[in-house]
Amino acid sequence: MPIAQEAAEPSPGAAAEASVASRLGMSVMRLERKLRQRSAGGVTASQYAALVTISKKGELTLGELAAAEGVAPPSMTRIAANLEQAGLLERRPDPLDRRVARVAVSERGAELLAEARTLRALYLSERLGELGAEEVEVLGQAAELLNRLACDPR
Amino acid sequence: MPIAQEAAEPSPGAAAEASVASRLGMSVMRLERKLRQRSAGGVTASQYAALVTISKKGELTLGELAAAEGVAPPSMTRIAANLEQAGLLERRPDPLDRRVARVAVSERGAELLAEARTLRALYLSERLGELGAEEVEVLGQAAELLNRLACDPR
DNA sequence: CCTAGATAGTTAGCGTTGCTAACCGATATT
DNA sequence: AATATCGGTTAGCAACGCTAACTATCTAGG
Repeated sequence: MPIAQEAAEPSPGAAAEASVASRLGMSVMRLERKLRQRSAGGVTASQYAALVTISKKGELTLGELAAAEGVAPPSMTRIAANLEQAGLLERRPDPLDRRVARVAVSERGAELLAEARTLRALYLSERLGELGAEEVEVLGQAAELLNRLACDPR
Repeated sequence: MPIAQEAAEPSPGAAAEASVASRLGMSVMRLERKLRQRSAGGVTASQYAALVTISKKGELTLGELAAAEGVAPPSMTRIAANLEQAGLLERRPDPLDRRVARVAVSERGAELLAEARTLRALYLSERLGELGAEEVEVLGQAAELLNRLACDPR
Protein backbone atom coordinates (compact mmCIF):
# COMPACT_ATOMS: atom_id res chain seq x y z
CA MET A 1 0.00 0.00 0.00
CA PRO A 2 1.32 3.43 -0.88
CA ILE A 3 1.66 5.26 2.35
CA ALA A 4 3.97 8.00 1.21
CA GLN A 5 1.65 10.70 -0.01
CA GLU A 6 0.51 13.01 2.70
CA ALA A 7 1.02 16.53 1.47
CA ALA A 8 -2.56 17.38 0.77
CA GLU A 9 -5.04 17.08 3.57
CA PRO A 10 -8.39 18.11 2.22
CA SER A 11 -10.16 15.16 3.75
CA PRO A 12 -8.09 12.07 4.49
CA GLY A 13 -5.56 12.76 7.16
CA ALA A 14 -6.32 9.21 8.10
CA ALA A 15 -3.45 7.76 6.11
CA ALA A 16 -1.05 10.29 7.53
CA GLU A 17 -2.27 9.54 10.99
CA ALA A 18 -1.75 5.85 10.55
CA SER A 19 1.75 6.43 9.30
CA VAL A 20 2.60 8.76 12.12
CA ALA A 21 1.04 6.39 14.59
CA SER A 22 3.10 3.48 13.36
CA ARG A 23 6.39 5.32 13.34
CA LEU A 24 5.64 6.99 16.61
CA GLY A 25 4.85 3.68 18.21
CA MET A 26 8.16 2.19 17.20
CA SER A 27 10.15 5.21 18.24
CA VAL A 28 8.47 5.39 21.58
CA MET A 29 9.15 1.75 22.25
CA ARG A 30 12.79 1.96 21.35
CA LEU A 31 13.42 5.08 23.29
CA GLU A 32 11.67 3.71 26.32
CA ARG A 33 13.88 0.66 26.13
CA LYS A 34 16.92 2.86 26.35
CA LEU A 35 15.53 5.00 29.11
CA ARG A 36 14.54 2.05 31.21
CA GLN A 37 18.11 0.95 31.48
CA ARG A 38 19.29 4.27 32.71
CA SER A 39 17.45 4.37 35.96
CA ALA A 40 19.06 7.04 38.04
CA GLY A 41 20.14 6.79 41.63
CA GLY A 42 18.47 3.50 42.36
CA VAL A 43 15.01 4.59 41.31
CA THR A 44 13.48 2.96 38.31
CA ALA A 45 11.61 4.82 35.65
CA SER A 46 8.20 3.97 37.05
CA GLN A 47 9.21 4.92 40.54
CA TYR A 48 10.64 8.16 39.38
CA ALA A 49 7.56 8.99 37.39
CA ALA A 50 5.33 8.26 40.34
CA LEU A 51 7.45 10.43 42.57
CA VAL A 52 7.30 13.27 40.10
CA THR A 53 3.55 13.01 39.91
CA ILE A 54 3.19 13.07 43.65
CA SER A 55 5.43 16.04 44.02
CA LYS A 56 3.53 17.79 41.30
CA LYS A 57 0.07 17.09 42.64
CA GLY A 58 0.82 16.97 46.32
CA GLU A 59 -0.54 14.38 48.68
CA LEU A 60 -2.58 11.75 46.87
CA THR A 61 -4.26 8.46 47.56
CA LEU A 62 -2.78 5.39 45.97
CA GLY A 63 -5.79 5.03 43.76
CA GLU A 64 -5.50 8.54 42.46
CA LEU A 65 -1.85 8.01 41.85
CA ALA A 66 -2.45 4.78 40.00
CA ALA A 67 -4.98 6.52 37.82
CA ALA A 68 -2.66 9.44 37.22
CA GLU A 69 0.10 7.12 36.16
CA GLY A 70 -2.23 4.97 34.16
CA VAL A 71 -1.39 1.73 35.91
CA ALA A 72 -3.55 -0.78 37.72
CA PRO A 73 -3.83 -0.47 41.49
CA PRO A 74 -1.70 -3.50 42.26
CA SER A 75 1.10 -2.11 40.16
CA MET A 76 1.02 1.11 42.09
CA THR A 77 0.96 -0.75 45.35
CA ARG A 78 4.27 -2.26 44.47
CA ILE A 79 5.81 0.91 43.11
CA ALA A 80 4.79 2.78 46.24
CA ALA A 81 6.02 0.00 48.48
CA ASN A 82 9.44 0.19 46.89
CA LEU A 83 9.54 3.94 47.14
CA GLU A 84 8.53 3.79 50.75
CA GLN A 85 11.11 1.17 51.53
CA ALA A 86 13.68 3.43 49.95
CA GLY A 87 12.51 6.18 52.24
CA LEU A 88 11.51 8.43 49.39
CA LEU A 89 7.84 8.47 50.12
CA GLU A 90 5.73 8.76 53.22
CA ARG A 91 2.49 7.04 53.92
CA ARG A 92 -0.12 8.93 55.84
CA PRO A 93 -3.22 7.11 56.91
CA ASP A 94 -6.31 9.12 56.28
CA PRO A 95 -7.95 9.87 59.62
CA LEU A 96 -11.40 9.96 58.07
CA ASP A 97 -11.22 6.75 56.11
CA ARG A 98 -8.83 4.13 57.26
CA ARG A 99 -8.89 2.27 54.01
CA VAL A 100 -7.20 4.90 51.96
CA ALA A 101 -3.46 5.27 51.85
CA ARG A 102 -2.29 8.77 51.25
CA VAL A 103 1.23 9.30 50.07
CA ALA A 104 3.59 12.23 49.89
CA VAL A 105 7.23 12.60 48.95
CA SER A 106 9.51 12.49 51.93
CA GLU A 107 12.31 14.93 52.48
CA ARG A 108 14.80 12.48 51.12
CA GLY A 109 12.46 11.94 48.23
CA ALA A 110 12.49 15.62 47.42
CA GLU A 111 16.25 15.66 47.49
CA LEU A 112 16.54 12.71 45.23
CA LEU A 113 13.94 14.19 42.97
CA ALA A 114 16.00 17.26 42.35
CA GLU A 115 19.04 15.17 41.77
CA ALA A 116 17.34 12.49 39.74
CA ARG A 117 15.56 14.98 37.59
CA THR A 118 18.95 15.80 36.27
CA LEU A 119 20.39 12.32 36.23
CA ARG A 120 17.51 10.57 34.61
CA ALA A 121 17.15 13.22 32.00
CA LEU A 122 20.85 13.17 31.42
CA TYR A 123 20.75 10.57 28.75
CA LEU A 124 18.07 12.44 26.90
CA SER A 125 19.59 15.81 27.61
CA GLU A 126 22.86 14.81 26.12
CA ARG A 127 21.15 13.67 23.04
CA LEU A 128 18.93 16.70 22.89
CA GLY A 129 22.09 18.72 22.99
CA GLU A 130 23.01 17.20 19.68
CA LEU A 131 19.85 18.53 18.14
CA GLY A 132 19.03 22.01 17.00
CA ALA A 133 16.95 24.36 19.07
CA GLU A 134 14.01 23.96 16.75
CA GLU A 135 14.12 20.24 17.05
CA VAL A 136 14.20 20.47 20.80
CA GLU A 137 11.23 22.75 20.54
CA VAL A 138 9.38 20.18 18.47
CA LEU A 139 10.10 17.54 21.06
CA GLY A 140 8.95 19.85 23.79
CA GLN A 141 5.60 20.20 22.12
CA ALA A 142 5.56 16.52 21.37
CA ALA A 143 6.12 15.68 25.03
CA GLU A 144 2.99 17.58 25.84
CA LEU A 145 1.00 15.82 23.16
CA LEU A 146 2.34 12.40 23.97
CA ASN A 147 1.41 12.84 27.55
CA ARG A 148 -2.07 13.81 26.56
CA LEU A 149 -2.30 10.69 24.45
CA ALA A 150 -0.93 8.52 27.19
CA CYS A 151 -3.25 9.90 29.80
CA ASP A 152 -6.33 9.58 27.72
CA PRO A 153 -8.24 7.04 29.80
CA ARG A 154 -9.54 4.89 26.95
CA MET B 1 18.69 28.08 38.19
CA PRO B 2 22.02 29.62 37.35
CA ILE B 3 22.55 29.17 33.70
CA ALA B 4 26.12 28.32 33.04
CA GLN B 5 26.87 30.65 30.21
CA GLU B 6 29.59 28.58 28.75
CA ALA B 7 30.30 27.65 25.18
CA ALA B 8 29.16 30.25 22.74
CA GLU B 9 27.80 27.21 21.00
CA PRO B 10 24.05 26.85 20.61
CA SER B 11 23.46 25.79 24.20
CA PRO B 12 21.38 28.65 25.42
CA GLY B 13 18.71 26.22 26.49
CA ALA B 14 20.48 23.73 28.67
CA ALA B 15 17.76 24.21 31.21
CA ALA B 16 15.10 23.94 28.54
CA GLU B 17 16.67 20.74 27.35
CA ALA B 18 16.59 19.26 30.80
CA SER B 19 12.97 20.19 31.16
CA VAL B 20 12.06 18.77 27.80
CA ALA B 21 14.06 15.67 28.55
CA SER B 22 12.28 15.09 31.82
CA ARG B 23 8.82 15.58 30.46
CA LEU B 24 9.60 13.64 27.36
CA GLY B 25 10.90 10.75 29.40
CA MET B 26 7.72 10.52 31.41
CA SER B 27 5.46 10.83 28.40
CA VAL B 28 7.34 8.21 26.51
CA MET B 29 7.17 5.81 29.41
CA ARG B 30 3.47 6.25 29.93
CA LEU B 31 2.62 5.96 26.30
CA GLU B 32 4.74 2.89 25.90
CA ARG B 33 2.91 1.34 28.80
CA LYS B 34 -0.35 1.80 26.99
CA LEU B 35 0.98 0.59 23.70
CA ARG B 36 2.48 -2.51 25.18
CA GLN B 37 -0.90 -3.73 26.26
CA ARG B 38 -2.42 -3.37 22.85
CA SER B 39 -0.39 -5.96 21.08
CA ALA B 40 -2.24 -6.81 17.93
CA GLY B 41 -3.01 -10.23 16.61
CA GLY B 42 -0.88 -12.10 19.06
CA VAL B 43 2.32 -10.28 18.31
CA THR B 44 3.86 -8.24 21.04
CA ALA B 45 5.28 -4.79 20.55
CA SER B 46 8.85 -5.99 20.31
CA GLN B 47 7.96 -8.71 17.88
CA TYR B 48 6.04 -6.32 15.75
CA ALA B 49 8.86 -3.82 15.74
CA ALA B 50 11.34 -6.48 14.74
CA LEU B 51 9.09 -7.63 11.98
CA VAL B 52 8.71 -4.11 10.68
CA THR B 53 12.44 -3.62 10.67
CA ILE B 54 13.02 -6.82 8.77
CA SER B 55 10.42 -5.98 6.20
CA LYS B 56 11.91 -2.55 5.85
CA LYS B 57 15.51 -3.64 5.50
CA GLY B 58 14.98 -6.98 3.86
CA GLU B 59 16.82 -10.12 4.85
CA LEU B 60 19.07 -9.56 7.84
CA THR B 61 21.21 -11.53 10.21
CA LEU B 62 20.06 -11.79 13.77
CA GLY B 63 22.97 -9.67 14.90
CA GLU B 64 22.13 -6.89 12.51
CA LEU B 65 18.55 -7.06 13.59
CA ALA B 66 19.47 -6.91 17.25
CA ALA B 67 21.62 -3.89 16.58
CA ALA B 68 18.90 -2.23 14.55
CA GLU B 69 16.41 -2.75 17.32
CA GLY B 70 18.87 -1.75 19.97
CA VAL B 71 18.59 -4.93 21.99
CA ALA B 72 21.16 -7.46 23.08
CA PRO B 73 21.63 -10.57 20.96
CA PRO B 74 19.95 -12.93 23.41
CA SER B 75 16.88 -10.76 23.47
CA MET B 76 16.64 -10.90 19.73
CA THR B 77 17.14 -14.63 19.74
CA ARG B 78 14.03 -14.96 21.79
CA ILE B 79 12.02 -12.45 19.81
CA ALA B 80 12.96 -14.17 16.58
CA ALA B 81 12.23 -17.59 18.02
CA ASN B 82 8.74 -16.51 18.93
CA LEU B 83 8.15 -14.95 15.55
CA GLU B 84 9.39 -18.06 13.83
CA GLN B 85 7.24 -20.29 15.94
CA ALA B 86 4.29 -18.14 14.99
CA GLY B 87 5.23 -18.68 11.38
CA LEU B 88 5.74 -15.00 10.75
CA LEU B 89 9.41 -15.19 10.02
CA GLU B 90 11.64 -17.49 8.06
CA ARG B 91 15.12 -18.54 8.93
CA ARG B 92 17.56 -19.00 6.12
CA PRO B 93 20.93 -20.45 6.88
CA ASP B 94 23.67 -18.56 5.19
CA PRO B 95 25.43 -20.92 2.78
CA LEU B 96 28.74 -19.14 3.15
CA ASP B 97 28.85 -18.98 6.92
CA ARG B 98 26.91 -21.52 8.84
CA ARG B 99 27.03 -19.57 12.04
CA VAL B 100 24.88 -16.73 10.92
CA ALA B 101 21.12 -16.88 10.95
CA ARG B 102 19.45 -14.83 8.30
CA VAL B 103 15.83 -13.97 8.76
CA ALA B 104 13.10 -12.69 6.49
CA VAL B 105 9.40 -12.11 6.97
CA SER B 106 7.32 -15.04 5.80
CA GLU B 107 4.27 -14.69 3.67
CA ARG B 108 2.06 -14.95 6.68
CA GLY B 109 4.28 -12.42 8.34
CA ALA B 110 3.70 -9.97 5.56
CA GLU B 111 -0.02 -10.45 5.82
CA LEU B 112 -0.04 -9.93 9.51
CA LEU B 113 2.20 -6.95 9.09
CA ALA B 114 -0.28 -5.20 6.90
CA GLU B 115 -3.05 -6.03 9.27
CA ALA B 116 -1.14 -5.31 12.44
CA ARG B 117 0.18 -2.07 11.11
CA THR B 118 -3.36 -0.92 11.27
CA LEU B 119 -4.36 -2.61 14.48
CA ARG B 120 -1.38 -1.66 16.51
CA ALA B 121 -1.51 1.88 15.32
CA LEU B 122 -5.21 1.95 15.90
CA TYR B 123 -4.96 3.04 19.46
CA LEU B 124 -2.65 5.84 18.52
CA SER B 125 -4.52 6.66 15.36
CA GLU B 126 -7.72 7.11 17.21
CA ARG B 127 -6.08 9.45 19.59
CA LEU B 128 -4.28 11.25 16.84
CA GLY B 129 -7.65 11.78 15.29
CA GLU B 130 -8.58 13.84 18.28
CA LEU B 131 -5.71 16.19 17.62
CA GLY B 132 -5.41 18.91 15.09
CA ALA B 133 -3.51 18.47 11.85
CA GLU B 134 -0.68 20.65 13.11
CA GLU B 135 -0.33 18.60 16.23
CA VAL B 136 -0.17 15.42 14.21
CA GLU B 137 2.47 17.09 12.13
CA VAL B 138 4.47 17.88 15.23
CA LEU B 139 4.26 14.29 16.32
CA GLY B 140 5.32 13.14 12.90
CA GLN B 141 8.47 15.16 13.18
CA ALA B 142 8.90 14.05 16.74
CA ALA B 143 8.70 10.40 15.74
CA GLU B 144 11.63 10.98 13.46
CA LEU B 145 13.62 12.70 16.14
CA LEU B 146 12.77 10.21 18.84
CA ASN B 147 13.88 7.41 16.65
CA ARG B 148 17.12 9.14 16.03
CA LEU B 149 17.59 9.54 19.75
CA ALA B 150 16.70 5.95 20.42
CA CYS B 151 19.05 4.62 17.79
CA ASP B 152 21.97 6.65 18.87
CA PRO B 153 24.35 3.91 19.94
CA ARG B 154 25.74 5.56 23.05
C1' DC C 1 47.71 -29.59 9.07
C1' DC C 2 46.14 -28.42 13.30
C1' DT C 3 45.70 -25.63 17.23
C1' DA C 4 44.49 -20.73 19.17
C1' DG C 5 41.47 -16.96 18.68
C1' DA C 6 37.64 -14.41 17.16
C1' DT C 7 32.51 -14.45 15.77
C1' DA C 8 27.40 -15.55 15.60
C1' DG C 9 23.95 -17.37 18.20
C1' DT C 10 22.07 -19.83 21.92
C1' DT C 11 21.08 -21.40 26.66
C1' DA C 12 20.58 -20.40 31.56
C1' DG C 13 19.18 -17.55 35.04
C1' DC C 14 18.11 -12.90 37.19
C1' DG C 15 15.41 -8.86 38.04
C1' DT C 16 11.79 -5.64 36.60
C1' DT C 17 7.24 -4.43 34.97
C1' DG C 18 2.47 -4.69 34.31
C1' DC C 19 -1.77 -7.36 34.58
C1' DT C 20 -5.81 -10.15 36.36
C1' DA C 21 -8.09 -12.71 39.96
C1' DA C 22 -9.00 -13.29 44.56
C1' DC C 23 -8.98 -11.47 49.11
C1' DC C 24 -9.12 -8.45 53.22
C1' DG C 25 -10.62 -4.72 56.17
C1' DA C 26 -13.24 -0.36 56.47
C1' DT C 27 -17.18 2.29 55.14
C1' DA C 28 -21.95 2.90 53.30
C1' DT C 29 -26.51 1.28 52.72
C1' DT C 30 -30.95 -0.50 54.06
C1' DA D 1 -27.25 -5.96 62.01
C1' DA D 2 -26.58 -7.87 57.29
C1' DT D 3 -25.09 -6.78 52.78
C1' DA D 4 -22.83 -4.32 49.30
C1' DT D 5 -19.18 -1.47 47.93
C1' DC D 6 -14.80 0.64 47.96
C1' DG D 7 -9.57 1.11 48.71
C1' DG D 8 -5.75 -1.54 48.81
C1' DT D 9 -3.11 -5.72 49.07
C1' DT D 10 -1.56 -10.47 48.07
C1' DA D 11 -0.64 -14.19 44.81
C1' DG D 12 0.61 -15.73 40.58
C1' DC D 13 1.34 -15.08 35.50
C1' DA D 14 3.74 -13.64 31.29
C1' DA D 15 6.75 -10.49 28.67
C1' DC D 16 11.09 -7.96 28.41
C1' DG D 17 15.74 -6.99 28.72
C1' DC D 18 20.17 -8.02 30.47
C1' DT D 19 24.70 -10.48 31.68
C1' DA D 20 27.45 -14.62 31.89
C1' DA D 21 28.67 -18.77 30.08
C1' DC D 22 28.54 -22.20 26.31
C1' DT D 23 28.40 -24.20 21.44
C1' DA D 24 29.45 -24.15 16.79
C1' DT D 25 31.81 -22.13 13.08
C1' DC D 26 35.13 -19.64 10.68
C1' DT D 27 40.00 -17.60 10.43
C1' DA D 28 44.87 -17.17 11.43
C1' DG D 29 49.45 -18.70 12.95
C1' DG D 30 52.93 -21.94 13.72
